[in-house]
Amino acid sequence: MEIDVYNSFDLLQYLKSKNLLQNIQDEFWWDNSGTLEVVFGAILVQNAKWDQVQKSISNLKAQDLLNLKAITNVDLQLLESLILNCGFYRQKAVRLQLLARNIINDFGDFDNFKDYVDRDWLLRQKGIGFESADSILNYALYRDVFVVDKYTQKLLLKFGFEFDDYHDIQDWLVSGIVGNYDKIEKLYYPNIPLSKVYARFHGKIVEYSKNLLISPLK
DNA sequence: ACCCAGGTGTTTC
DNA sequence: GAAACACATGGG
Repeated sequence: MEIDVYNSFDLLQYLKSKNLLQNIQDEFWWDNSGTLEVVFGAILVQNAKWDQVQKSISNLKAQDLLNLKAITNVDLQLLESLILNCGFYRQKAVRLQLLARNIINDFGDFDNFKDYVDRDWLLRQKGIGFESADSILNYALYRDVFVVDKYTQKLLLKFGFEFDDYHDIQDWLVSGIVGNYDKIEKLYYPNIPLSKVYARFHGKIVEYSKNLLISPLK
């Protein structure tokens, strides 16, 4: 590695120097951030590639299924066929429908869901673990939550760090950001919301790791 | 033909 | 508890 990394702020500066995210459309990095698409995408992308998710999302859009009620009512076989290319399509189809139904039952609509859902509610849903829950919280709801994924674990291993679990990594990432928030405001621009720093930082980690071709975790 | 991808849930020691 | 396994398609 070209630099020493002692905390997550060092890592952010290093990734910043790489000029990543130049051709990314969404300012928060995840396509159509702040919308229901992120919620569905968080399930579809599990162990799949993003270009496949984009195809499935566009399939759903073409059938006018990018809303909670439509997903709940659609024929399961049809839903499966529209997301087939993402893999694990049977369980993902069931989980999408279940999630949509639970959002309607517990929150009424997506706007209310955005305002009132919490992490524990998300983690109770079938098919939503730590990363999907945090992705939804950050990229769909703009909450101050740092997403941790396998790329992050791999990258930190490369820098010689070892962590016990997901939340250890998350705490490390967050503490380096919060402790240097004033510098980060200068690095990016004034008054950048914390949620966006987290979002872009996570995006940089993914985009950088994709290009590195780091060998997978066993 | 093999390996991996913006994980999660269940089973088994 | 952690390790191992199942889920599955598509692109390199």
